[in-house]
Amino acid sequence: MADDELSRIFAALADPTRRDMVARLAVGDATVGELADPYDVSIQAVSKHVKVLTDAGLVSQTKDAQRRPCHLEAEVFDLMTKWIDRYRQQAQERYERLDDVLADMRGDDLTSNHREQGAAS
Amino acid sequence: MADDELSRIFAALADPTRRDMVARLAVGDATVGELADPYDVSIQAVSKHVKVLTDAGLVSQTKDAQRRPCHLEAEVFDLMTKWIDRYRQQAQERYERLDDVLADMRGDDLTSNHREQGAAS
DNA sequence: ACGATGTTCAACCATCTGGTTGAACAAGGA
DNA sequence: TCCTTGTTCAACCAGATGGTTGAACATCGT
Repeated sequence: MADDELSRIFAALADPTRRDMVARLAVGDATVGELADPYDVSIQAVSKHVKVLTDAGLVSQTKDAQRRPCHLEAEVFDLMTKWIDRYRQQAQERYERLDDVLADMRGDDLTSNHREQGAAS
Repeated sequence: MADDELSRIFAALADPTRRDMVARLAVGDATVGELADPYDVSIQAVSKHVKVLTDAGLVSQTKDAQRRPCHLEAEVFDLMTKWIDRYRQQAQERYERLDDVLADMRGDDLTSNHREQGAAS
């Protein structure tokens, strides 16, 4: 995987177990052991997942005796959201421009339904 | 990688080359060859990247003679955005509740700066 | 001081990924 | 019809990933 921040964030969330852990942490902080509880993988595996999340900046860990409570750093989501919105909006605008062009080309008689080709959502 | 849709989308965008290609496609549709142009990897490698993007539903391909123009399916971004926003908001709300609790505990004399522990952003 | 608890480190393994090259295939142009 | 163009398929390779187990480490409780 590439080592830039955005790549680390996307990669971290590309795993359902880790997304699950993020969902769990959105409810409240939790220790590694608590996070591990619902899953039948080893604690070490969960510890690795936490490491991936912290390396991506999505989670921070503090010290509480032997425990290492995990805290969700929701601000990092913004980086992703900004990236996504930028290109979505860009595509959207291009789309509307295309609509205009098509409308101009044929005199506004259709309700711009030029999206009937492949694998749409 | 897990094979659910969200995982495929996140994984697809975890690669900077593919994010780049999405950025390119936000400007306008492009053939595989056109997409490949800026990079010094083989056409086949780019073709694979396109496959990853289409498998994730982010891109659709149509036929134009030998060409396979790629089109950005911006709507799929919504799935991601919804997921992100849900947990960000959840974390945010928990946060505000915590602020309230702390404020109650000590009589509203502080401007709720209880986030001074670990690896903050 | 000592055992129990919570977490991480290290080594290992199977599988996935992103790249390569060479071949196949489909459609246009001479 | 034959060559060229655009793309994909297949096999292969190096490196990353997610899992395992066993050991190490730090801190609490007795």
